Amino acid sequence: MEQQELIVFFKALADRSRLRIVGLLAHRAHSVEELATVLELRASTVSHHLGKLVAAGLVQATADGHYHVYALRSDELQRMARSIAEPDTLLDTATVSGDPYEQKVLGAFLDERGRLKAIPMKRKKFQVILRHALRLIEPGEVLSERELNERLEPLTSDVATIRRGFIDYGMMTRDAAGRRYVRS
Amino acid sequence: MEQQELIVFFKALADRSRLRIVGLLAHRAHSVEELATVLELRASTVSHHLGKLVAAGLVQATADGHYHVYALRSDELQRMARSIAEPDTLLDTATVSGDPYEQKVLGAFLDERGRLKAIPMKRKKFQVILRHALRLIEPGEVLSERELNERLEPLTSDVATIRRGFIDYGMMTRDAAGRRYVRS
DNA sequence: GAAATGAATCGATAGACATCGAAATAAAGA
DNA sequence: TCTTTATTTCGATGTCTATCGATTCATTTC
Repeated sequence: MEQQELIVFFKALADRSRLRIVGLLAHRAHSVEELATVLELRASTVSHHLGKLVAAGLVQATADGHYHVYALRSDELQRMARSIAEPDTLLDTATVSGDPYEQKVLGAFLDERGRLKAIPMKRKKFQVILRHALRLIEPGEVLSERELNERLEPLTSDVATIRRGFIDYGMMTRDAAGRRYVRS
Repeated sequence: MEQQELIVFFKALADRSRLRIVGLLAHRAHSVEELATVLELRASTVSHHLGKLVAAGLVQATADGHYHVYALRSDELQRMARSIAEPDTLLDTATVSGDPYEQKVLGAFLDERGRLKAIPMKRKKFQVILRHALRLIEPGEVLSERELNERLEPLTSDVATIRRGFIDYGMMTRDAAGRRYVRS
């Protein structure tokens, strides 16, 4: 599930009027005017809300005569609710690597505060740590050595090893003068 | 105030930054500064977001030495997700509000999660709170003092004042032995 | 105690959004 | 076709809120 989809979903339900609409539609399908009467809102306002609920996939409109009948899509609601409970869904919202091996390595070498407990000896595990550290720097970002050190300090006091690793594995490059670091 | 709790929950997650925070916390607990670095936001902004997530009950803060470590409360998230899928939950969101004065008082003395912020000094307002609290007990229900305390705990830690209020205003009575409470 | 550091609070601001009324669209009946 | 009725779209407006910088608060370290 895409992050944007989740935001649209939550935004759709993060409003008192729309929650009440959903509640009414959970009971039975309604027309715009019916809803406007019960909620004591203008039809234009209700239409606006229904548009958001439709965009979120929570509500379905069928043109019946010259009424538009809006109905709740309970299936979509269930699907969303189940998806939220799923741990993986939330992990993705941070665009955190979901690779199980990487998770395992990070869990082994980071303490509760996210600081490095040790530098892995195995190259493969070291690379996992480097990729983790690299997330502290934006793609294309240019930093002096001191700025880079400051950025890495929250992760470990041994910033030199990380810096060297970035260069060795091509994750960062030094500029011509060798004074500044660029994230590849 | 079930509806209000839902709105706070959805609002809390209806924001890109907060979704990303939740995603990061789903991975592991973070400090404010860590989050600020990764998200490229100011610490004050992150603090603001964390406040909303805490208010929604989704995140928990523990002061660990010099740092404040924020962790995701997956249990609460699961509970909410399950509640959303429940058909009754949505039906309730449509219930029309009661007396406007009572709404006003409740809005003033309950926080976002429906807990008492303070005990009103004015008798009339106190009675509004009592009537609200009384909804936690079924008519005719009989409870021991301990059971009654447990029932009121979600509302406030000062259960004694509420208990006394129930008796004073005849909303509940004690049985002959004075050991059990009966809702009138 | 003083200095340093992480976090919360405050005040300001720009952008988002709920709501309204008016105008436009669509569809039904005269 | 003209009117009526249900809905949508549009423009305006007031409120809410995400974000920032500056300040304040709390805790650790010197």
